[in-house]
Amino acid sequence: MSAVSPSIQRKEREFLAREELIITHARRLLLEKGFQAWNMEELAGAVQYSKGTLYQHFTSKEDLVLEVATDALKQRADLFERASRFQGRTRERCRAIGFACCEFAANCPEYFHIEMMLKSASFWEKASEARRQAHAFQGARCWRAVNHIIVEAMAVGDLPREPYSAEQATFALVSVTVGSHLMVQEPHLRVQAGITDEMMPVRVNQDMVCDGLKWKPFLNEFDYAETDKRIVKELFPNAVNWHQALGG
Amino acid sequence: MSAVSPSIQRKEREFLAREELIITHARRLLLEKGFQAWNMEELAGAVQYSKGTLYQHFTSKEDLVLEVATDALKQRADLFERASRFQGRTRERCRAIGFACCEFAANCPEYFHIEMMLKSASFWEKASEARRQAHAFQGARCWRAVNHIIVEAMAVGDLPREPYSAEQATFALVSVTVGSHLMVQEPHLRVQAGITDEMMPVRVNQDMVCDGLKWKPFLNEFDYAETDKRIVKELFPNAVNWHQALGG
DNA sequence: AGAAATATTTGACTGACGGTCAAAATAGGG
DNA sequence: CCCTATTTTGACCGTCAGTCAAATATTTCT
Repeated sequence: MSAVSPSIQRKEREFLAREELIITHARRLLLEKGFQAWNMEELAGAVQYSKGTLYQHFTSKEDLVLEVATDALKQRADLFERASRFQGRTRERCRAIGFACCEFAANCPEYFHIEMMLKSASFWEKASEARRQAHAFQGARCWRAVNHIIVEAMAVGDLPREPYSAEQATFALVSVTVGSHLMVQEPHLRVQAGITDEMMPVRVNQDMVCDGLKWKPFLNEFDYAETDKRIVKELFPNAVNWHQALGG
Repeated sequence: MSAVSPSIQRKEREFLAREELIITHARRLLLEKGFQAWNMEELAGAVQYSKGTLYQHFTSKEDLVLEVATDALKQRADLFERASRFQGRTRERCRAIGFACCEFAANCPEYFHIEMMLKSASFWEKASEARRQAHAFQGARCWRAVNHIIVEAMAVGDLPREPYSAEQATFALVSVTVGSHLMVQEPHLRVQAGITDEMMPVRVNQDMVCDGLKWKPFLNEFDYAETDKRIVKELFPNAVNWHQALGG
């Protein structure tokens, strides 16, 4: 192994630092303006580099936005994995993931909007292969965190193996979560459903699915309020947005 | 009241016919290519009119696509309302809506993709006020169809009023349905969850939520297979895509 | 029927933007 | 300090949504 010249190392560092800078500003623009209402020239101005330099880091505007999405998804996966190690019965740990999910949504408000764009094929096509794979990888981590708890719940007998398979159960939880996050963003529906807190419905709907799966202990036979307090205290001591959730 | 000149009437007819033609071709292009991979010139060529003429009908490309989405949403609302008149217990009628939802997804495969675009603010902004309202109206019809059944279920005692309000219950059903439709489209997740039939998971997840809501009769205490046969026979006699759903 | 008035259609044009690349600027090595 | 390699730049290109003045068609009037 030959030593790498220090100037090469420095360049590498600078390159990575610049990439971070670009991503940070892109995230801000996405949050403030969505996808259309800014262009690469504007971003170049914000980071004090020229357009051409941006394209040394990202193959397209879409590639850059996918990177922002994947960064957020990684945070989500990190939170999920931390939550899945919560001490308690399997359904309590599932609940911890529910909180993690809401914590994430509060931290990364831009995420769900971007994820919507990713559903369109043309977006995906314009991104680089490396970034596509990175995104799939972080998505798989999230899936696995939920799936592991469900498999364990079945193993210890908290969750019946019939009539739903572990995969069906995981799919249901993921679906209701994503669907709830989406619907809660819809101003129309918020009015119709009388929603004020954005996070409550997500966890409420997860509860319904868990009860529907016959995941023990059921909502009405266990003091989940106590669990919730523990989750917040142990997993999210610094978060400030759980007052309503805990009825406090 | 003065009589309207026949030539005016004819013009009106021709105008509407042309609008239909444009919408039909736009729908085809959306289905074949998504949103980006075609332009207004191409559409103009397809309908044998010039670009300028298209803009007499629609204020923007987005406005046109919103019209396509709303047409589909109207079909959805029609199916929902028809399904909600199914004869049976409240939960059976809810189930009929589940089938209507899948029938719709089969008929309008382009719909969910377009609906994703509608989540981005810039899209809404470019559409005309009239079409925005039309979309909201059809959306409200769908919501109401579900909500009415739930309100009635609570009135007749099939569905407890506690701990979930009628609005919460409606919101949960809508969320799980949309979420499931979305997730089922994700190739990754289809593999991970081992999904072959695209419609089954949607209805399965609705079942979980209904059970979670304690909507009687529960899945395991009633012969819903019989209900399903009746739903298909009475509501969708011409549909061909229910073999798997009925285990036949 | 023919001319004038009115309505409709058209497609060249504009502006905006994503992406490219040859030239300019900078850094590195001797 | 100069020569070479690397990096940065921004003018330029192609594309496309949307506009509008001119061309064309239709209706009305005499």
